[in-house]
Amino acid sequence: MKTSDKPVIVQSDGSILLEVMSPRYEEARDAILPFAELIKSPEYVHTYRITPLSIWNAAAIGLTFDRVQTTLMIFSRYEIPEGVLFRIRDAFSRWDAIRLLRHGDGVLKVEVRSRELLEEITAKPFVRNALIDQIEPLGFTIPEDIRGRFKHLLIKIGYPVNDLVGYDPGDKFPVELRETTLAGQRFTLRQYQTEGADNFWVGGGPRGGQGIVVLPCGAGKTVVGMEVMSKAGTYTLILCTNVSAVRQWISELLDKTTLTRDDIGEYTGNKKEIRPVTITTYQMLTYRKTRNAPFEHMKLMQARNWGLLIYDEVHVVPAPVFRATTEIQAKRRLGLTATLIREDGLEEDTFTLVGPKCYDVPWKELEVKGFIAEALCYEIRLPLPPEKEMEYALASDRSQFRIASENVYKDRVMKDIIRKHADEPILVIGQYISQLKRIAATLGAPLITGATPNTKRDKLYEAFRSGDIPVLVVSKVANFAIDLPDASVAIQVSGTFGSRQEEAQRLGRILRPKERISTFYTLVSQRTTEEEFAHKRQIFLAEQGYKYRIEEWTLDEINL
DNA sequence: TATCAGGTAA
DNA sequence: AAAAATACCTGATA
Repeated sequence: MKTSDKPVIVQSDGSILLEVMSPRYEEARDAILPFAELIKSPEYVHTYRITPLSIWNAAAIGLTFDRVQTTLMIFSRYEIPEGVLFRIRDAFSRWDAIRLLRHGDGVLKVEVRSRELLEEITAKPFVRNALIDQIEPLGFTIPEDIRGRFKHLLIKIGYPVNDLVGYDPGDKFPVELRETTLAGQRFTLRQYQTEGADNFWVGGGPRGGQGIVVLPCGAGKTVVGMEVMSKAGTYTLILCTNVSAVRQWISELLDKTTLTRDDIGEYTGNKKEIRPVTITTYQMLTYRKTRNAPFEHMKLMQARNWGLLIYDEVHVVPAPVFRATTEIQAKRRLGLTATLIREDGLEEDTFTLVGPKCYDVPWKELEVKGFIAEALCYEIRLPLPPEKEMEYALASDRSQFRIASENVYKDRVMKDIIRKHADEPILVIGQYISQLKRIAATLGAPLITGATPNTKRDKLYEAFRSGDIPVLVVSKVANFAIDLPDASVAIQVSGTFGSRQEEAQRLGRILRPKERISTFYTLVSQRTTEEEFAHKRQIFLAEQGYKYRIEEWTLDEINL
C-alpha cells in the first residue's frame, strides 16, 4: 500500500482519523471498530477514539495488543505516536491483571499480577477492610458477598477484574427449543445466533456465563436468549423495557420453545405472576411509592433461585437495577442489545455488573447475508424559510432547536420523497406533536401519538399492513411500539437532541428483510443547531457501516 | 373483574 | 438543553 492509500491517521491524543473517501475505508473501519469507538462522523473524515473500556471489551473477546498494533500499522499513514501505543498497551495490561476465583464456601480469592498492584489496591480502604487473609504472595481472600462491589470499585480505579468465580446454577428447569413453530414452520437457529449463545456460554473459558451479545434490531436477539435458556436449563428472569416487549417475549417463548403458558410468569402492572420463567419490566423493578421509599418489587430479583437473568436492551438498564445486580453476581447474566452505547455514560457499570461484550456482528455483514434488509440513508439538508431566519437568530438555544426541527419546508421535501416512493409503505416519524399534526393534515395521512388509544392504533396498524393506508405519521411511540408494522421507507422529520439509540431504533423499523431496498431519510435544517445533533445521532449507524448520502435543497428548488 | 382517569417518576 | 411516552399505583366506575 502506498502511503497515500492509507486511510488512517493516529493522533497523539489517541483519536483516530479515518478518510471516508478512501478505497480502503470499509476494510479499515471493520478492522478498527473492534477496539475503538466512533465519536464523530461528518462527511469526509470520521473520528474514532480508543478508550480503556473499548480495549477491555476487545480484550475480553480475545483481541491482543499485537493485533491492535498491527492493524493500526497496516492502515496508518504516519508513524503511530509512542504515547498512544503505550496507553493501549497499558489498557491491555490492566485487563486480567486481577482475577477473582472461588476459594471456599463464601470466600473468594483475589489473584493479582504484581507486587506493586497488590500494594496499590490493598491501600484502598474498601479493599483493606474486606481483606480476610493474605494466602499467597500475590493472592488474598475476600468474602463472597462483596463480589459485585469489589469489581465495581476496581473498575472505577482502572482495573477491570476478570471474574472467574463461576455461578450458582439456580433451580433446574429444562427449556428446549422447538423444531417447528406454532405456525408449523421449521425453526432453526441462524449461525450468528448459535455463535452468540455459545460465546456467552463459554466466554473465554470459565468466564462464560456473563456478557453481552450485540445484534441489530430484527436479527432475532430473543432467539439468542432462548438458546442460552436451553443451555442453562434453570429458572430465568427476563427484564424488558416495556410491557409490549414483555408480551413479545411471552409469545416468542410459546412459539419457539417447549415452555407452556403455565411455565411463564408475567410480572407487570397488570399481572403479578412469578413462575419458573418470569418476565418483567425495568420500571416495575425501580418502582417506589415516594422518592426515598424502598423499591417495591426489586425483591423479585431474589424471589426465586434464578439461574439466569436476561437483560433485554441492556443499554437502558436503570442505575438502581445495576445496584441490585451488584448483589447477584453469582447468577448468570446475559445482556442483549443493538448498541453498547448508553446516553448516560454508565458503560463501565454494564461492563462489570452485567458483563463484557461477548459477541457482535457488523450490521452490514448480516445485510450482505440477507438477514436484515439493505438500507440507503439520506440526510437531506434544507434552508430555513427566510421569514424564520430572524426569529431563529434571536431565539434561545432551546427554542432554536425546535424552530429548526419544525421547519415547514420539510413538508415540501417530504411530499417529494413520498411521490418518489409511491408504491411503498412509508412511515413519517417525528418528535413534536404540533409538527406531526400539521404534516398529517397536509398529507391526509393518519397520525398515531401516545394519546391514540390502543384499539385505534391496532386498526391503523392493520390498515397500514394491508396497504389501505400508504403513509402513517407516528410520534415517539415509534421508539417503543414493537407491533408497529414494517415499512420500507422511513422519513425522520425531527428527533430527540442527540440520541444515537433513537436513530438506530428508527432505522430498525425498515430493516426486516424484504424484496426491495429500504430507504431512510432524515430531514435537517441547514446552518442550525439541528445539524450538529443530527450528526451526533448518526454516529451509531455510521459505526455499523451505514453511510449517509447528503442531498441539499436550495430555496429555489423548494419554491419550484 | 375489567377499565379508565389522574398523579408521579425518571 | 425539552417534549413526549410509558409504566406504575390508586381509586372510582361499569
